[in-house]
Amino acid sequence: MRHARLPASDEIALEDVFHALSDPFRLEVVRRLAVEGEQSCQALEGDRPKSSVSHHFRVLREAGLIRTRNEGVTRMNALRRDDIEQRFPGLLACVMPRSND
Amino acid sequence: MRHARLPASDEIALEDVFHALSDPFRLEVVRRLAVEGEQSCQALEGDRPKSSVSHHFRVLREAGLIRTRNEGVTRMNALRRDDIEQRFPGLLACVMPRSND
DNA sequence: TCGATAGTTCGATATTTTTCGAACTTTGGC
DNA sequence: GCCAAAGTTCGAAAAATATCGAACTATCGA
Repeated sequence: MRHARLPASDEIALEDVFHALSDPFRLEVVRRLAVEGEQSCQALEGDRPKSSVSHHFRVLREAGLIRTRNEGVTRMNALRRDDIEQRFPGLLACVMPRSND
Repeated sequence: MRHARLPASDEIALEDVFHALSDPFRLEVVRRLAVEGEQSCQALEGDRPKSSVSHHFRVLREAGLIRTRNEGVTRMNALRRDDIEQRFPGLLACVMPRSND
């Protein structure tokens, strides 16, 4: 299985990150990965079809926000916390929900 | 002239902000307003037609990122720095360009 | 009042994203 | 080897955005 390209930390583009996070489903995925840690796609899919979920994970992956590894038959997605923090310090903190949201 | 609605500080939505900033032209406008302060639309238009520039300023305005006031025949656009900082602390700092961009 | 300047709005087209089903791939278990 | 589970890829259709010219609006100055 060919893997989607994953930008290196210093190749992560701010425009791509912003675009990835401008979708409510993807923003929520990032928040949950931040809070709950690594998750399978399935664990985060709402009621949407797998092809749609897969699409959104791909956008996050290509933007450089998440990394995916195989774990048996499932794929575990993790936030690239350190890479993002290094490239854009403070960005992840902005993404986390606060009281009045 | 009817004015586009401008969200109150606590109505600014993160998704909208991210969408607004996911476009290279708009991101650059925000950066320049941050560095150079209030500017007319004209001062920031590249070589694009006015209708396109106006569209992008509107997206920024409706996302809550800028405020526009009339100054004679021109319209001056200012970053809503304090409002954004209050709503999403640290976000503007992420937007500012750094060495390896 | 007449221009000229600086934007805005409208409408049509083009481009980009999103959505979703169907077919396909990979891995693990029997 | 075969089947099921978990995703991915493909393709087509729908929805959202962007682009640009033309017409319109508001304000200033002569």
